[in-house]
Amino acid sequence: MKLVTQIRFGIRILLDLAMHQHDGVVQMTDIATRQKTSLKYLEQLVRPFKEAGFVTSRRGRNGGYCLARSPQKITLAEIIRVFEKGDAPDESGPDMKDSGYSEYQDILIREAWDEARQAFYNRLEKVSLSDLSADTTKKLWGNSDLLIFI
Amino acid sequence: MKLVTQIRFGIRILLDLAMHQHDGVVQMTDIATRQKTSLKYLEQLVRPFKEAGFVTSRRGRNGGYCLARSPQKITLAEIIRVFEKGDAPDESGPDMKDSGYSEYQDILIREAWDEARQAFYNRLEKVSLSDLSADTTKKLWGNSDLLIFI
DNA sequence: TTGATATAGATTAAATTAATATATATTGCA
DNA sequence: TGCAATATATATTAATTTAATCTATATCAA
Repeated sequence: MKLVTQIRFGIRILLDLAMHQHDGVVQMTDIATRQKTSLKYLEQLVRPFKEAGFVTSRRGRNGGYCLARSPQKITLAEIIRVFEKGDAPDESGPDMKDSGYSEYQDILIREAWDEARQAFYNRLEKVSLSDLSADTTKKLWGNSDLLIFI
Repeated sequence: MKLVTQIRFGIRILLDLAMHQHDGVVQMTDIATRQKTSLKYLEQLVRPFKEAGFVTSRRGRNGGYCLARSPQKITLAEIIRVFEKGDAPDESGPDMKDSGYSEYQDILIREAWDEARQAFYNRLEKVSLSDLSADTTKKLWGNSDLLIFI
């Protein structure tokens, strides 16, 4: 239930890509500079996004990353799920073979927990990358309906 | 987002107390035996419940713990909140003094996160200790409407 | 061919969680 | 009265997870 920096910076990377789409590919060096953090750390965070198909990349000179889908179609729920490990609902819980009531109660507890987590993700499903970046431009440039990107 | 054993055993303790209310106070030794775990670990987990007013205790010979409220009135949401540290919504986030857009986006991210967490807890608010223990007795003794506790 | 970039994996450091240990304070009971 | 059973408090160790860095390699464009 903690918003760890892994997730925070993961979202930051995708937001940065979203806000620089018009530049074509974006180099991690630039993102690291803008976000004032280590290149190596970001590289390690962007890899799962690559594997999950959120971003595409080009190697070599003038290489870089860009979003594989439009920012409207990428939700916070999907992003955060990328970093979830070892707590999937299907995770093999206690075995009911030699179970006492404690083991059965663990199952009830997990059921409740999984439903609550579902509610958590349902809420995040409603927020897309473009929601966040739109709010940000509004904050940066004022509430103008006419925004021209140079 | 992970169901850690701290929380799992925390709930187990309260459930154990709920299911042995008719015995008066319950000793942690007995719970440790029933739950097949270390007394010392459980003692450490029950303390926050004491501080939060979920249980009362009696020292000395024939001492022990018992629930301070009826199991219908204790929800999973409250229980789990007891173990939440360092991630309160009011936690002092990034300071907007010298902020660039990244810091502003962090705030947006946190807002979304906090709303999702709220949804999480709202769901757990609906499950009480007695819900869990009722389901357990049903499992143990069959779906009988007449249950006589000896 | 060279420099800029992504990719991969290993490594170290810090923080959190899990579990145990030691010592003390209370209380009931024989 | 004093002993044994219990809770309380704090400290310690071990395991796991998260954060961040380092080193080496593959690929591409100029």
